[in-house]
Amino acid sequence: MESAVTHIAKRPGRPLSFDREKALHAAMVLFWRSGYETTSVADLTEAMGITAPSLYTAFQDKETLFLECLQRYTDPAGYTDLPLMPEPASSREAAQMLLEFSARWFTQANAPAGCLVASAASSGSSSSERVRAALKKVRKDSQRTLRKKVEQDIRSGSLPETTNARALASMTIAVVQGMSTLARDGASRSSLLDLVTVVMAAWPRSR
Amino acid sequence: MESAVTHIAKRPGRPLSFDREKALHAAMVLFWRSGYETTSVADLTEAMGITAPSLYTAFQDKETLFLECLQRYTDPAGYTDLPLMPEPASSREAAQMLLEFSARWFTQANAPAGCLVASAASSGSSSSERVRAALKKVRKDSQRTLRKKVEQDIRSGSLPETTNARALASMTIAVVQGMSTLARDGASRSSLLDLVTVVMAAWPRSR
DNA sequence: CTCTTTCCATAGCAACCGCTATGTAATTAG
DNA sequence: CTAATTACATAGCGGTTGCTATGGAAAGAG
Repeated sequence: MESAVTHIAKRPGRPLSFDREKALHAAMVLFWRSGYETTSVADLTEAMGITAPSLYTAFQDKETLFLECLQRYTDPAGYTDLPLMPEPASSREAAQMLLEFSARWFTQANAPAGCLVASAASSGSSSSERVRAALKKVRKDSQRTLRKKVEQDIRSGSLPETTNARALASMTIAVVQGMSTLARDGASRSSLLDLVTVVMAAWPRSR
Repeated sequence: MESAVTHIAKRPGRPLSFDREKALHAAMVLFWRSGYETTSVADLTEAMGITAPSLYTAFQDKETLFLECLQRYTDPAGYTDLPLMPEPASSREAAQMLLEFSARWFTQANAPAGCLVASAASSGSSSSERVRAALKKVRKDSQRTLRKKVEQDIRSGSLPETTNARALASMTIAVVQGMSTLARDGASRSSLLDLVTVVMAAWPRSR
């Protein structure tokens, strides 16, 4: 029996005539720059280099396409040159890493300024409710993750009992969201990194 | 000669059959909640209780209407119950006042959650470029005002020479913008005020 | 009153919205 | 090969977009 190493179960029928990953990436970049409702399917098909029926065949519809773009956005390991965040030793370190990574992420050379999660649907009509809920979930999850890390440090005694974990986490996420706006307004990477230095003074040091 | 105290120079022709201020306020609230591009003229006319030709007669077009709504939004003295910000003694106090006012402003009972300036056009198509520029200007102006206050405190010696005025101001504005997102995501007034308490630790105390 | 000015109501413009029906091309299964 | 399956290209669907032409109504000026 011959082993087919790279065998991808071929379905019957005509295969896609374009690179699905590349098209998805192009769509993500467009949503990132111009938002969800404010990007039309015509804009998408042009950027992706395909026609409307191809888009609907490969990605179902505009909403589903966006949700897949969001998934790609939140897992950049496959397409970014930026060094990703290593495992942090403390919640304070986690916050600093998140803030510094965000400062760099929002000011990349070959990507729109700012954050897709922050800017793609900060408001909108009822037709984008599902999309806004998905973005909200991403924000809430990152906030909860950070809060849990703080609570862990409190339990282990490296942060004082009086620490307000919830406020510390939400403050940090607020800064991340706010940095996206600053980046969109043209802030440089170094100015955002300076901002991070300043805000880290609000984080208590481990004991 | 009899004095006409409340005489508003009446132009010839049929007067407006609706309250222009009330209609403007309704439009502002709608833009506040649903964004600029993502609110249609049909949505506006319904909320304002007028027809499309009346809207265009009284407010020129959608873009001009939004810009007038923005003007109203940034000068809430005429329509809010919230206590406005008094003259601050120091830049630190100014930042704290701005942050606490924002926390309350973004969580009002009879208004959409969050900030119109932050959320109405965080991204969009080329058709909203002017609007986005106007919103950006509001953000930049508030940032510059705060930075100048910090620089004044540095010159007067109440803040150390090493203070990074630019980073301190941009950090504070970032928190304001970020709090808007948190409020839109359902954050309570008290949680935002806790956040403010935490972030003020990043502000150096006056000497 | 008449004349002029302005607003309102109806109706509808061209352009674009997200999406799809139809017919044909390209591929696999047998 | 034929049959089955899927994608592509063209064309266009019904609905909505921002906006306005048209004609009549309501006001001030004389």
